[in-house]
Amino acid sequence: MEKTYNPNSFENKIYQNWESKGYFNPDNSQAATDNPNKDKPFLITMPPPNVTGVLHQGHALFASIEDAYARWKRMLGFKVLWLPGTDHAGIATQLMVERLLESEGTSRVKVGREEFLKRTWQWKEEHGGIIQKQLRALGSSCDWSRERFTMDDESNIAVKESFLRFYHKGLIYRGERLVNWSTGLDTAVSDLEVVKKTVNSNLYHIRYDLEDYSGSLTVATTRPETLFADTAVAINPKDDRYKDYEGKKIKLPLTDRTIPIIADEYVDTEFGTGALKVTPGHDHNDWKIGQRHNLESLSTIDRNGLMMKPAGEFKGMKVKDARKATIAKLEEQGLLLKKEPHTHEVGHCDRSGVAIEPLISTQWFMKMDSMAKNALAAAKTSNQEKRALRYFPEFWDKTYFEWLENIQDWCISRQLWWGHQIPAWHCSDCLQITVPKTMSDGEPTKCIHCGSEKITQETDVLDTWYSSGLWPITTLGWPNDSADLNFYYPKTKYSDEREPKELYSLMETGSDIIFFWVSRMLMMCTELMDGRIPFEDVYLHAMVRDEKGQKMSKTKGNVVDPMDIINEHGADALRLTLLVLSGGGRNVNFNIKRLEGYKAFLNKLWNAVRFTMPNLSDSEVNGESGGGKSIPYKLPSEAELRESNFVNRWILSRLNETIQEVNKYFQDYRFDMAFNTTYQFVWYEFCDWYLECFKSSDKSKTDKQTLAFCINQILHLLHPIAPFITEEIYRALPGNADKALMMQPYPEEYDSSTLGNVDDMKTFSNLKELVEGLRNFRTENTISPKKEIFACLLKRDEATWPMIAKFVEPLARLKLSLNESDLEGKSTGKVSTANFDIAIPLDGLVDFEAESKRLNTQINKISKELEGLNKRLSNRSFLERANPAVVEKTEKEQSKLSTKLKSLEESLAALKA
RNA sequence: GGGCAGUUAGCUCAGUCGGUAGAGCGCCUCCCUUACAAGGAGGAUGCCGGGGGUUCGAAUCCCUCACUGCCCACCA
Repeated sequence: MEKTYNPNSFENKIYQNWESKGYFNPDNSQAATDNPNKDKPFLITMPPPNVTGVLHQGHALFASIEDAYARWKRMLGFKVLWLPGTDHAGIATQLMVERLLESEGTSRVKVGREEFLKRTWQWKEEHGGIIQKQLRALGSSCDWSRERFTMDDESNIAVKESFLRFYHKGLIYRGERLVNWSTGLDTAVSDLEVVKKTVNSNLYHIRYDLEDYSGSLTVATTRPETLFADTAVAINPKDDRYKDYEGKKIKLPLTDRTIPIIADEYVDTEFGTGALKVTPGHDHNDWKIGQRHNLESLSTIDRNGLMMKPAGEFKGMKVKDARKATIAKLEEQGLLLKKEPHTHEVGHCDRSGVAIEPLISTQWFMKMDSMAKNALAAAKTSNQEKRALRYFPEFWDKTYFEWLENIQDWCISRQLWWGHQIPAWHCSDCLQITVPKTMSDGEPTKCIHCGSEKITQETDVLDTWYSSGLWPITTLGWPNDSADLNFYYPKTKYSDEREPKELYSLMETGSDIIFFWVSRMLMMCTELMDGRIPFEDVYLHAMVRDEKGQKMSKTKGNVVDPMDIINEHGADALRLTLLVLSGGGRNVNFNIKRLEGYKAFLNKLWNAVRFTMPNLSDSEVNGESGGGKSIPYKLPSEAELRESNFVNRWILSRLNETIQEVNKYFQDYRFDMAFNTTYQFVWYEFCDWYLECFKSSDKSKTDKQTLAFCINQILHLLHPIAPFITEEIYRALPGNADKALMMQPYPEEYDSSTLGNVDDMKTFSNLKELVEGLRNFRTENTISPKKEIFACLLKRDEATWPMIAKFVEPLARLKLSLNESDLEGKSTGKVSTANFDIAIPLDGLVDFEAESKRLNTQINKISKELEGLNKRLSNRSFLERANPAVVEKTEKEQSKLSTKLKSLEESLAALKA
């Protein structure tokens, strides 16, 4: 082994080996026949990154989490299918190719649909594949042999088939509705793709005169230019001011139309003037009012954002200009009564940034209510403990419920070219639509209504999220009755009860796409799979931000490229950091300092093994002499352990506790805790104490076997979160050259009946306390660490001393070579614990002042603690009401501290004398 | 307007049956002791956001306020 940990020298090599051996493919599972989990499925469908994307910290985070979990489950014996793939990312990809064409001096429209698609595929071939390489660099153990793309042939089949089924079930329909139109993208978008932005605008008060000029109403609006499509003015029925207006006709300014005055509860009497112009053709609320009152819907803005015929002389103007012109005209006619600054939220296109123009358009929609009901039921059962679908962190289910309970139909058609073209055919003879019952015989050639052959396929494509919504089933081969679908797709129905631990599938993704993706998968897949939900646990991680909690963005210049980190520090350090910081689903404020700390830990581990190595080559440990089969790295027998020293029993029982905790934390998706627990154990117990003790041990067979067992178990424990270094070290261990750690069973709690009994634990803490006291004495008196101290043991616990004696001297660098008589007439310092007193002659070692200061500091500290304990123990209520175990613990602590205090005070007195 | 998170050491964050607060980095002192200076030994640092309540005891449970971040939303 090299002297220092150098991840670059082996990470690639290790990954290539794993992949070439086929370890990622669950068909090659190596679980032992007696493993209780053998042949049980476990499915993680990877959230598909954009096919032409490059790895960012968000990807690195999901890959770290999913890989850690997949590796843990795999080592537990499950057949783990972690299925990778990429997404065609409709709008995003189309925009990139459009930009490319623009740079060539042409455009999408100029080259035409066919050529455009050709160029897009070409773009995909050229720019795809990068992210797969990067996911490999992170150590992702996903099954590349099953990799998929949302627009590959199988996905095409699945998307079409699902569309036909949804359509014929009445879950997909076509209709004229008010939709969110993005003039920036020239397509309709769904509600989720509209983001609200705060806009400083004006509220215009406009006078509308009654038809008979017997009075007028003043409406307040931010969009005067839409008045050309007004079809009513609404007032609140409870508004006394306008009681007499309801049912009357009112003149629409700048036009020759008259429109009715209606009463609707929606109108807020407090806002504006309490009179609302109703434009069902260009406003979502007005659309709803229109539905309630059977109002006509007019359009005055077209798909290019230009004014239409109803706008009269403003026809052809851009909306923005038309607004100015309308205001000017109103002002001219004396109808503009007031203009006041107004700040409000306006919907903008998430992708292109332009203001969304609500307008009436014929689109395809998916009916959501019935599917939402089932998706809701999956997470909301009468017995919440056994709900089929669980969110982690749990608070996400509230968000999920909230959305599903208020769900609107989903506009799934897009006027784009890059995507899945909708499998519906328009007949130019009878104008009806043909959606075939099946497409197994190919595309339809005749209209099913009139038989005409003049049919053409719908040009709209489906929202990218439509194919994403089917991803868990398309990747398994649906609609075919494939082996993977049968084996890996969860059996749990939305209406089932499930034991939380009976888990065979996980969805892990960013919390920002809980609606876009998670909810839709649940609805669509559950519908198509006879009520079986696509995954049972959903773990949602937060966004990766910089160390100040700011979003990473190029303009801020705070972007951290995970590939840079991997190149400089290795994938394991990055994984550890992301896993720890994302613990419990919290925000991930990436901090390079944390990463450096965790990398230091990996170096520590590396060196611990380097030290261990020579002690593992002993044939007594790794093989019986005489050529018998060796059983390395196994737990020493009960008898062997009982005969050996307490340090072995102590470390083994601490290891056992660590194993239990780590498994529990994995189960709860607490990767941070799983790692921290191991970190603390490895560094502060295994390295700092166990290895130091080992150096002074007899290095007996049992001693060495204990060491070997611990090292081996530690590597196993850490493998899911730091796969590269653990695999590299594992293979370097004697006898492991052609083994693979990733395919070994995960550590499980072992029978500890003869291990860490209470006495061993106590003996160890005695040792630790004494050594620490002596080290403290040395430092406080500024005695060089090099200088050996000669001392005398005054008081000792007879039962414990023989066990710890040989460790105390080397660990504290002192010699207990003096007798009590040697101390006579000399000033001595004293190190005391509850069970031991050690006297150290001070001549030539320390100045008395320093020693008296040290003693005083300790006395003060202990007195203070003792004071607190005394106070509690003299409180009758505490004694009466507190848990007896707590009282007992407090009493013990009190007596321990008293003894120590007394001893320190004696020392101080002796020093003064 | 509604909801969800968060507020703990100088910085980034743990703290899952309430028992008197921890880690990493940074800081101070000493040490290149043959696994590790990416290390070792020792040390300093906290009105656990404010206020109120429950309790023998609260960072932890309840109420309330403040601030930060995010999500949803139909006041034109």
